[in-house]
Amino acid sequence: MSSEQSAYTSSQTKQQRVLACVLCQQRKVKCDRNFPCANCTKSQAKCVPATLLPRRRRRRFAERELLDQLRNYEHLLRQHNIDFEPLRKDSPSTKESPDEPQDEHGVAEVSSPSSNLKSKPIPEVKSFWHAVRCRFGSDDESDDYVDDFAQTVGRAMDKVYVNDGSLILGLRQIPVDLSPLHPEPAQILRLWQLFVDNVNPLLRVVHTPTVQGYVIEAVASTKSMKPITEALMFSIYATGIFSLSEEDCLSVFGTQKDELMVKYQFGCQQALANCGVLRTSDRDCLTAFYLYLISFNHTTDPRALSSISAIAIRIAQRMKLDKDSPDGDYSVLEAEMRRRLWWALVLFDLHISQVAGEKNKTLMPTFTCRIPLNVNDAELRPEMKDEPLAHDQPTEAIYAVVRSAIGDHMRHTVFNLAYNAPELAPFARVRDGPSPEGGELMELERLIEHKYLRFCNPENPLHFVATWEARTNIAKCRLMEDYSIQAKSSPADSYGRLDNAVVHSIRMLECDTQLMASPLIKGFRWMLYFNFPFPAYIHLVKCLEKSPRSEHAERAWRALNANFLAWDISHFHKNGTFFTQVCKMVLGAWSYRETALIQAGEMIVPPPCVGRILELLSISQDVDPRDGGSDWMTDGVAGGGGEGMDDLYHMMPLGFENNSFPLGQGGSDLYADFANVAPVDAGLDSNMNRLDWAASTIDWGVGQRTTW
DNA sequence: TGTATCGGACAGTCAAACGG
DNA sequence: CGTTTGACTGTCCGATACAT
Repeated sequence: MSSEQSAYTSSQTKQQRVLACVLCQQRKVKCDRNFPCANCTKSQAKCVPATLLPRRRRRRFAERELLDQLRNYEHLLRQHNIDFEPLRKDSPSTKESPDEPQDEHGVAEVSSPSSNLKSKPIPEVKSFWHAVRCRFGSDDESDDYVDDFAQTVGRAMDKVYVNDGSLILGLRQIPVDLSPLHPEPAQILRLWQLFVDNVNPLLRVVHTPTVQGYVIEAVASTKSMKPITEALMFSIYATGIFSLSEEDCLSVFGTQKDELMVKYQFGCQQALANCGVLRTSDRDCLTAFYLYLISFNHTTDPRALSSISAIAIRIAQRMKLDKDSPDGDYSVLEAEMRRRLWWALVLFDLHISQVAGEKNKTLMPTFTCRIPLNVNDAELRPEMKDEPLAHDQPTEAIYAVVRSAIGDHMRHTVFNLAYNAPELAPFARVRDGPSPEGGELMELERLIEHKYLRFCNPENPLHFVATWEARTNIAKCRLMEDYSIQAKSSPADSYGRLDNAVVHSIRMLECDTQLMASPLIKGFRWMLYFNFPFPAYIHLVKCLEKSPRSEHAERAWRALNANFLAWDISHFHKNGTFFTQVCKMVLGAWSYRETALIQAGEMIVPPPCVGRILELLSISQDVDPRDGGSDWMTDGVAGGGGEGMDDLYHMMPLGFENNSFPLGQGGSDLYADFANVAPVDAGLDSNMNRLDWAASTIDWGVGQRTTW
């Protein structure tokens, strides 16, 4: 075509295609492609050369939808014994789905089921309203009668049920004006910067370029803020403060951290109630709820937090965050942020349920949301039509991507399902051939190291934390896997595996020490405090008690010592119970070694951590009234091989004094200041926080209760 | 009569599907 | 891995509407 040919400066160089100017395109008239062109010159308009639009992804499988429909009708005809000429003569009724596995159009495909699972896929019923439309005649998208009705029902629910928030966010009659709770404009910017520096690099649930706009609005005025924006802002304030140490908070804001936390958490809670978080379909609203929960992590009983986290997961499922939506349902930016939020929620839920000692039913092979893309926020723009290419090199999202990749692998492993959902074992990703030494996680380790970590710069704080936390987590997984294998084998078989678990525990501590001892991670400590390597401590202490002079004892003690000192566990002194128990565990193991060394006539040189523990314990005895006096050494846990500890839910690193706050009933005087209500007697909760290990037992035999 | 608007035919491009 | 298919983008003719 001549006009098309003229659109190129040369027929040989297609790259240099010259498009008609914007005005001519708009007017649908021939453009001479001089700039300014004749048309623009004539009409004295500004001649703007047009640019080529990025090509949209082609819609896939359109004909397959028709085939599916045809098969469905053929199936109905067969069911009713009606003669017909089938689409394919060679496809008898026994083989109705020759194209298995089916794609997302009409047939639910469970993500990566095992190859040995040959059950027939079940057609997905998208929703009741969709089913109604299918049944009563029209699959036509333009049949909006049913859709209208569905929306009407939704709107009616909005009007009828006005008090949804009171379920967990406290009873109240009127929305509270929250503008007095916002910080000063300068502090808003400071909190935003803290969030951007310390929180978002790890969570990546906030698209910085977009939310920056909200922040600027908030700086201008906090009076007429939309409820969802307000909730998001308060969640940003709360997590920003949460990421600071108490000393830094005091020096930067001139106020105690606890005081600011309670203030912004209360603001966030009220704002969430204002925007009806329990019935929301808004991603920003759920993001605010997630950040709100994050801000409670250190101070709330994990069992309570686990229940609330389940609510967030349910909201996310209602919003279909767990499904990777087909192209076109959401913009590229929105789809990516939905993926990031889903994975953040899943990993938070996993963490909380592990700490609470519960089985986790979220990190399962049954959801289809893929992991976030390894891209920078600036590469995700609202107007984008095509997904940006994921980088090989680390980006701003590296930490979130690596964690999600580990989670994605984990959810398909046999040992994860054995721990959490044995009934889903057929969906494990079983590889062919015998399992090599290292089990299901060798592949994961190779993938993570090769695909993500090898490009990380150890001097970049985000890369550093992504690298060493990934390695710590993989070591933890391998320890868990080892326990899972051990649980299935006889005691005689499992004895030889003891060394594997020791190796994984030592590796876990060594990687964790790399993290905790580094000055690079200062801004990210808040996140790392979530992950005290307690399983490794328990395993090593137990092994060191049984074999105080074994082959690995020296290395284990070096690892324990370095990790204990790196954590500077006295930091948690005010949450004394946990701290005391960890100290007593280590001390107990040392006493076994001391005795063994004396019997062997060897010289005794206690590791520095033992001296530090004795020093800390002597200080703590007068200070911490909550220490129930349970003795690791004398209560039968250390010495009594067979006894077990059923309740490992108390293995959290920090105290939980404020555990009812997320439910809208503050346990603090500070809450009363803001809410103008009488505080609940905090004393009621104090017993909940006791780490009464004396009454606990640990089942070392099979380990099925030791979920971490 | 001149000018602007816009439906729609047509051509080119290229990702997905196909087939050997 | 080359070929085919067809969804998508870009071009601009010509019918029509509207202003002068």
